[in-house]
Amino acid sequence: MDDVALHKSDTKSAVRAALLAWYDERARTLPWRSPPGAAERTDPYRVWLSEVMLQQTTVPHATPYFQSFTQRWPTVNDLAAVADADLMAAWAGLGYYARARNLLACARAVASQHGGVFPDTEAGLLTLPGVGAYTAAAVAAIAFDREANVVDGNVERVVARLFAVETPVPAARPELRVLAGSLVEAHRPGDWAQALMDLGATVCRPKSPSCLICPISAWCAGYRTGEPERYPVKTKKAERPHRLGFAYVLRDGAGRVALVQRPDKGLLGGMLGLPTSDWGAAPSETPPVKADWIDAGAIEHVFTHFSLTLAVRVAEGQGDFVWTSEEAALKALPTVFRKALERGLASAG
DNA sequence: GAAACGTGGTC
DNA sequence: TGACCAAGTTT
Repeated sequence: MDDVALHKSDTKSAVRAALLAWYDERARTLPWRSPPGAAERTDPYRVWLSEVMLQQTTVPHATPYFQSFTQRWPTVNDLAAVADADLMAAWAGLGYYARARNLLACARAVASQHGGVFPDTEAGLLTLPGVGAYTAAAVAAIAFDREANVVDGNVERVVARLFAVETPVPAARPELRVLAGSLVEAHRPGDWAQALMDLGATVCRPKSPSCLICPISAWCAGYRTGEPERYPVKTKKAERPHRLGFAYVLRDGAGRVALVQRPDKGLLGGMLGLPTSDWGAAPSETPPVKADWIDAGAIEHVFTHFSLTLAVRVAEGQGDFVWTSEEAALKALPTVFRKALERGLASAG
């Protein structure tokens, strides 16, 4: 790796000073963030909640959820008291629903085992459900000013470019972590972590990075290669398979629709859903009740590891289901089923 | 280490 | 328009 320059401690200091100065001026204003250098530490509950919501999720997508959650549940104790179904409904549309189940488990653990106070060390945070290496480090640094090595996708990209790391990810992860750690110091650790992430999000972007306005391009080995966007080098991803399935919109004639509670484990775990067939190459029709099922067309949806065509069938009938008003269902369902329900309702008129 | 796990925006 | 991508964690 081409990191000779940064082995000098005065160079490391220069890079740190340049990026922190940039952050002092250019930090994004975000609902869960205190201004750079603020005397008041941000509420660990808000830091934790934002970090969980932001896992593999964009700021614009997570923001309204953060606003809604903190308004409805201002403290971790409030969140710990929420019924499972209410929490899952509030999370509907955000994706990666295991996060919501772990969020509740974590809130309850903090409330019951830690007196409503978040652990203030990385190791303590790491014991909590849904809190992995990144989130533990981020909360420790941002909420508790701990000297933690906060490594997310942004940091990996910035560091891969700064040091022109040729090893492809994901194999390069340990190496990138060590390099990121080489820049961490006890001075302003929370601001340092956020400065690195802001740089990655706004300047050192995955595509067309803005090297001309980058505060640390002078020390960037990737910039010197002339094609910084080549980093981090990646291995090819496997193709995404396609699956087919049927979804059934059963209505009771009084504005309610039949939903089912999905098992806690697996895809869309713990969420409400429409009754469906199996999903695969050639699924067979398996309607939940005998009825006069009408073809309502199909919807397309893309998951992380497969894409799906869901043929929608509509009928009127009865049965043992979670009967829910159409309005409430549209708000509580994960997106794939919301799309299928909308299709069914539009077709049925 | 690899695979499972959502969604919406971008180019 | 399809592939890529976003503040990862769990199994």
